[in-house]
Amino acid sequence: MNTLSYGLLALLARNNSSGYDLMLKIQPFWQAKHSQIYPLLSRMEEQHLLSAEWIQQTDKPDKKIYAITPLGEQRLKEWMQLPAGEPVSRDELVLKAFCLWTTDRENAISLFGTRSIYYQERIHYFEQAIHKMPEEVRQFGTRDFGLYILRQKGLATAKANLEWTTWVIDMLKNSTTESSSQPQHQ
Amino acid sequence: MNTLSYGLLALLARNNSSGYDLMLKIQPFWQAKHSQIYPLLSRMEEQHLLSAEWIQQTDKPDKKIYAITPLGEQRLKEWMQLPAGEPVSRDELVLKAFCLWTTDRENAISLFGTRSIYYQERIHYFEQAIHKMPEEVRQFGTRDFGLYILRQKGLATAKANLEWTTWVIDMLKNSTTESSSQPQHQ
DNA sequence: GGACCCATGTAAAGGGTTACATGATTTC
DNA sequence: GAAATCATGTAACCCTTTACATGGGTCC
Repeated sequence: MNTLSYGLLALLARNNSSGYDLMLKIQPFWQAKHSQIYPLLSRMEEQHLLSAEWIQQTDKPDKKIYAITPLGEQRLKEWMQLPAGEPVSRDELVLKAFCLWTTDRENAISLFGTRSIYYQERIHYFEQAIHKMPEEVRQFGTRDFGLYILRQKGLATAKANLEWTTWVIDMLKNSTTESSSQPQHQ
Repeated sequence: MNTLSYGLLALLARNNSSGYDLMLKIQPFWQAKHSQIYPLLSRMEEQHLLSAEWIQQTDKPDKKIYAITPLGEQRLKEWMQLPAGEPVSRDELVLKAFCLWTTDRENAISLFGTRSIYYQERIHYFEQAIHKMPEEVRQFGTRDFGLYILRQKGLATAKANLEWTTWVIDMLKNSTTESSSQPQHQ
């Protein structure tokens, strides 16, 4: 049982879903391809953590709907008592920054400009997603409270990072003149 | 040539280092174990991207100091022209949040409390690291400008996330009373 | 005496991505 | 006519972690 398995269990504890659905739901928070999710779900079914049912569809391909079993719920509860591991982040731009001094200003601006657009899109996505949630989920105990705080986390992180890219681009643009600047946090 | 290889090249373009040093330097920005770094460096040496020299030491074990070759510098420049891939983050706490409603308030507070300490430690680390840097590095073109902006990124992200954990814990503590709250960003 | 730091490496196992494979319906 | 969406799966490869392996010096 790896971490992704528990994530799938956690999503299935909220709603029965197909593998395809799970892939889409988990995307904004944990990158995983369908080729990783489908075999995992099969194995979890074999281990009786999940039950499955094929649903016939006429206009779309048939789909396999998974549901969490009592055993699955038990394992999930045990996992929830364990402290969470430290977050891992891998960002190519971070490694490129290590040798930013070897490249020209134009290229540097282009690298951070592209990333800036990425953060703007993420902000837009999370703002929309939060906007569509009903008021009730803002209270602990509701089924979607977790999703609500995760979207707030995604939004806050994207905003902080967008501010950072803006600050960097500003420094890069002013790098020939004698101006100096400090990051404008808060 | 994978992304980590370029990261090692980028660090070596700044300073000749041993594998052990590289492991420590890259840690705060890209998690990689020595068992991954040592074989990578060997392969890069075979491909003539790096040159190496053994340094005898009396009180400590001998070490192998790597330096980037002209071919390595060329590859690094080519890579710098390519746009950076999207960042990937994997955080177990995020998956636990999906099923926060299945656990009790105490356990939820403990999960976010532990994470809160993690962010506080990161803030402290980055603040110290930035404090120790000379003023000159705050200008594009200096060799350590990249490291400076990365530390500012790490600091900004950790601060935003600490604020988020504080906000969540506050909501969790007030979850039995009728109070409601909104995230206090900015 | 035990734990930690320095320093390098290999081997095995597990996690994750890319590519292969199929096929109907809808949208531009 | 091409691309995207829905929907599932397998195989090969690469990336990453964990464990094995060694050994002196320092700190408590």
